[in-house]
Order: sequence, then C-alpha cells, then structure tokens
Amino acid sequence: MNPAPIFPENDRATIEDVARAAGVSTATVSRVLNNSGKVASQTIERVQNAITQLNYVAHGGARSLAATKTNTIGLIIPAASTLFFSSLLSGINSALSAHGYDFLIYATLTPASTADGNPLTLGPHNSDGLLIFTDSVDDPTLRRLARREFPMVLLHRRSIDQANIPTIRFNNFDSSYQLISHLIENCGRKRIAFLRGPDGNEDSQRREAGYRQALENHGLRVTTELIGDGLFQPEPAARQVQSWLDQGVTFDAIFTGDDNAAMGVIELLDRAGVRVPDDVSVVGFNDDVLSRYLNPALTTVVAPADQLGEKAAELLIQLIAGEIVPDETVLPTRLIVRASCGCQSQAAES
Amino acid sequence: MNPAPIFPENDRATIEDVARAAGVSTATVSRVLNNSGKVASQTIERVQNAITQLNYVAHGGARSLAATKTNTIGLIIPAASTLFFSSLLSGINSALSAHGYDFLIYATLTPASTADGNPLTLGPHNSDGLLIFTDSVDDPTLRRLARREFPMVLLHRRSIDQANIPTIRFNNFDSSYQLISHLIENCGRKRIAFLRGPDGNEDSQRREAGYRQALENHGLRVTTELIGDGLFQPEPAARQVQSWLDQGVTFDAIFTGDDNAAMGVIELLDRAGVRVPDDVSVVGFNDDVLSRYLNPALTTVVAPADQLGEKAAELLIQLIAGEIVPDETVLPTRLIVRASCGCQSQAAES
DNA sequence: TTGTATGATGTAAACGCTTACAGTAAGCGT
DNA sequence: ACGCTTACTGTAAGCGTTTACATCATACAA
Repeated sequence: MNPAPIFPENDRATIEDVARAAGVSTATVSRVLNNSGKVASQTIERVQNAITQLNYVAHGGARSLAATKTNTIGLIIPAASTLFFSSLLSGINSALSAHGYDFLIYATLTPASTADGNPLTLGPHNSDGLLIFTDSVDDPTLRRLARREFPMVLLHRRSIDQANIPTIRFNNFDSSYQLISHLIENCGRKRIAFLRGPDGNEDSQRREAGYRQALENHGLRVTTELIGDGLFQPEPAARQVQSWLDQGVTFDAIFTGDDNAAMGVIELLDRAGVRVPDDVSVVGFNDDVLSRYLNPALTTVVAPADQLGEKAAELLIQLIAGEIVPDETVLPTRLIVRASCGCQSQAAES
Repeated sequence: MNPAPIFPENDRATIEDVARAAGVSTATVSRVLNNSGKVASQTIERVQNAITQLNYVAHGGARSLAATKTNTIGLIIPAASTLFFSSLLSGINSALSAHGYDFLIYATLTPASTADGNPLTLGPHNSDGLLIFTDSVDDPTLRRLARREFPMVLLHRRSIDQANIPTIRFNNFDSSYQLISHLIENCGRKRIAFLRGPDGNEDSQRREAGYRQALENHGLRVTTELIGDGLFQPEPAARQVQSWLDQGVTFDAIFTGDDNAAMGVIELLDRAGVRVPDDVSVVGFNDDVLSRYLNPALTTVVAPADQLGEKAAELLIQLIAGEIVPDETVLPTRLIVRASCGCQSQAAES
C-alpha cells in the first residue's frame, strides 16, 4: 500500500489530508480551524499553508454533527415576496456578517402561508435559530419549538400565548395615526378610505386601528363602506377602488395599506380621470425604494425593512448566545410627506 | 442503568429513538425514510407512527455526511438585489419543489461582486450544485470547480474559456434591437440615448450591442455623447440624464438599460419640465411588476426573472442527475408597448 | 535536584445517519 | 425432502468533524 497522495486532485480534501500535509494530527488542524486551544504559531502557519494548498473547505455537515451547532440560521418566509423581502434579506445578511458569524442564510419559501403538514426541516438539528416571518409557521410547531427553548424571532407578528417568543415589528399604529391625522389636519380630507392587507395580517390590523383611532379623535365617523381589501397588491387594490367608483361611493383620500397597493390605485385613478392629489389624496406605507419616483411622488411612512432584518438577526444572535432579549421590539417609523397627499405644507424631502 | 426513555421530551429525537420506539433497527428506519430497499408495509406504518410521535426530523448534516450528498443547492448572488431577485428566487424555488427535490435554497449574498478572498464554502461537500449569478464568483474558483465537474449553472453571464459551464440568460440583443427599431420606426425618434448598466455587466453589453446595431441598420449614427452610465439604478440614471440636460445635449428618446433606471429618469424629466413621451420617449428593460403602473406606463421588454430562475434550477437538477444539458440557454423576450414611448400604434395590453 | 505548572500536540470516542453485507424465514419447484 | 429464490431485517463500518483526555517536553520555583 502506497501512501495516500498529498494533493488529492479530484476528491475534495478532508481534514485528514490537511493534517497529513502539515505533518500534524487532525485535532491540531481542527484547533487552528476554530482557533480554539493553544497552537504554536509556527504550526498554525504550516496548517494554513496546507489548507490553501489543498483548497480545503470543511464539510459543514460533519462539523455540525460533531459540534452540535450548525452555524446556520433559518429564515422562513411566505412565498409571495416583494421588494420588501429583498430589502429585509440584505439587512439580515449584513447583521450576520457584521457579527463575524459566517452564518449562511438557509431560506425556504413555504408553499403558501403555513409550514404545517410536513414538520419543519429547519428546526433544532438543522439550524441554530429561526427567523420567522408573519404566519409562515403554524402555532403547534411554534409552541413545540418554544418548549424546547429553540431560539426564534418572530417578524411582523405577535407571539403565541404561554410562549414568550421575541417579536419585532414596526410601529404601525402610531404611524398610521399620524398619516391619517396629517390627511385631516393638513390636507383637509374628510372621507378617507382604507384598504386592508391580506387576511389575518397583523400589520394591516394595527394600521387599521391607527386609522380608526385617528378618525375618531378628529370627530370623523368610521364607515365600513370606506374600508375595503387591497391585499397589499396593486391589482386587488385597484379593483376595490374601481368598485367604489362604480357604486358611487365618494371619498377624498385613500390610505392604501402599503406602497404596492398605492401604485395600483394611483394608476387606476389616473385612468378613471380622477386627479391625484387634487381630487383624491393617496398615501401608502413602507416607502419602498421606488415610491419617491411615482407620479405624483407618494406620501407614505418610512419603514425600512433592511433595518428590521438587521435588528431581527441581531436579536437572534443574542438569543443563540444565551443572552436575554426583550419580548417585543418595536421599530420607529416616520411620516414622509411628498406630493400624493396634496397638502400645502409639503416639506422638502430630506 | 434504566432503559432510555421512549419519548425524549427535550432532546431532539434521533433515528435510534425512532428505531427503538418502532421496535426495528436504524437501518430499517433509514429505509423507510428514503424509501429505498424493501420494507414490509406493516413495518413502514409502525416506523411512520414513531416518527410523528417523536416529531422526528433527520439531522441534515449527519445525512449528508453518510450519503455524500447534501440535498442542497447553492445560490450565489451579489448583494445588491432588487425586485428582479425576489422574482428569480421564487422561480428557482418552484422548480426545485416541483421536481420533488426537498432541496432547500442555501443562499449567500456575497459582499460585493466577487466571492474571492476566502474560498467558497458552498462548493462540493456543502451543496450538490451551484446557481451562480453574474460575476459573484471569481474565475479561478470557477475553473477549479469546473475541473472537478461540479454541477453549476451560470446566470446572466458567459462561461469561462476551456470550461463549458452551462449558462442561461435572456435574449438581450434581439430585444434591444427590436426596442430601438420600434422607437425609430413607430415613434419617429432619431436621437436615442442609452444608459449602461454596471461595469462589466454582460446583459448591459448585449443590450448596447443591440442598440448600436439597430441605429446603424436604420442609418443613424452612434454617438458616444449619447451613451452614459445608469447602473440599472434610479439615482445614477437620473444623474446622467441631468448632466446631459445641463450640457445641452439633445435627445428625443432614452433607452435606460432597465426598468429601475427608467423610474429615476422619468421622474427627473418630469421635474425638469421635459414631457414624457411628448418630448422624450423613455423605454426600459425587464418589465418589473411595477412598471405598468408608472406614469406614463413604461414601454419595455418582458424578461420574466422567475421563468429564468425556474429554468436554471431545472438545468442544475439535470446536471446533478448526470444528464447532459445545452451549453447555452437563451430565453426569449418580447416587446411590450405602453405609453412611455409615445408612438401612435400603442397596442392594447394583453 | 525534584516537583509542578504550562504549553503543545496526539489519541480516540462520539455525533446521527446510510449502506454493503449477512442473515433468516417463507415460498416454490422438483 | 431438498435446495434456491425472494422478501425482509439486522449488524456494523464509515462519512468528516470536534473535543475530552492523555501525553510529553520544557521551564521555572524550591
């Protein structure tokens, strides 16, 4: 039996190949790999040379088997993803790498809104923690994971009873309240419509609550006639507004729920000969990158998804490290007034 | 020593727990897990019961260690990601699940445009194949992987010399040619500007080639004066156009390179008092979901990213299965004429 | 000189799975 | 009755790491 080749050309190198090439044991290689334990600087160098020589890359599976730690976080999001999501993702990524975690994002787009049916592959075992978006994981699963104290952060949704899973979201209520107050106080609007998001969406519920409160506090009546479904999407939103027009429902402003819906609404109104903002104000929520380029530029609420993603990832990292984090993290938002609400006091854009 | 508990409450169950609970060996459990080999239907049922009882989920790492197959594909994309990317992602996902692959997407956003520096963690060992977007992996790495015949598909870029890595992209040249021809023939435009994408972007290069060819074939001169940088982003694109306006460069149409840039340009022109499309036609590329809602609605080229993602994933799956796939896959695109080009013959939207 | 830290390294078990191989029992043809 | 398949199941090695423990110099204090 001849000695194993020092430079395996076609098979990926293992830690053993590296050890052999560097003339040390695998334990030592592992030590320099994770810089744990004491290793002579000379040895470190020899090992590192061997590593680059061989293009060695550790087998993540073997590593997580032995270390009972995956160095991976799971991101579970619903399939319908938009600009908002890519922004979120980049925020998460920046937090992870900033913390020296060479974590990789292990993302799975669940078929629809829930992951029930087959048990979550991303649980314990296969990731160190989970970032869960809205309702992409069903309650029993959530509860089970919570019982095992598996690190999780819930994005854009509240925790479940009995289990204090940390949550993170924007301050939907306050900013909606401000948005509507602005329409009333500065733009002189009185009949303001609201378009709900997808069924059960908590952001939408909170925005609606802010909307209602603002109307009430200004002595305006909340009419169900003026509350419809926009689903946070252009077409459904436009359809709802069209049907109001058809039915002769009158309004002088629309809070479209989010910016996506606003696009559809503005276009529809334009086509219907309704002038925005002269006849009707349109306001959104999110301040997507494109919203300032709309015509008219959209008055909306700045809710930076990337910041939310970043903060969420940081929370998760702390959780994984065994630290304690607040049950609820609410990120501030701010109103940004552009042309689409039609008020006099249009501030210069910052 | 008391017998190990049948239902481990707080530790994740292993295949051994399942085997014990079902009264079989781990080999048998593994067989039903992967339905390989013959197992009595009665046994299968017993095992499956045990699995649900214990909420068993296989340890992916252990599995890939033993099977030398990860059931994971890598997706490598540059950090700057837009609407285009989420669309792409959902296409990839649908292909993977459609093929019964319970593959998960293992995505890493590389810092900038290249993954060099530290060797690619996603190589052999840690994924079964790679989907590589534009220039997110450097050539030496690509070459090394190619030598190992590691399955890869390159998106939106050509292969490297000597290594026939399959590629997939849209037909940029033809559609740009059509777009420009349309501006000339149907909209009567003569001084058409072009905004390049990021440096080295191959899509941009091909679009420019189509643009140039169309001008030449219609007897128009290509002027470098009318070729600028838009980077496929709203702000840089607007800045370029602004500087043309400042310098007194005249044009009656702008091909903005992509839809993102078009948004910035339309807004800038509007603010500068230039009417679109009356004074200047603006056309884009991609047909992002939002483009039809712009004002004026954007004339552009339909290049469905989700379809590209889906097809790319399918190619990769075939590659992994050892099948042969074409070196080059070019997806068709089509012109969609809306209001922003200002031609008479505006077709009804399909 | 001896004893004792201390630093550097090696040995080998364990992580949770797959799979080649071996084994057993039942069924069948002769 | 015998042997040969066939259907099913178990045994155990091995996948590539990490890490507790052991080992062995070396240096330093007494």
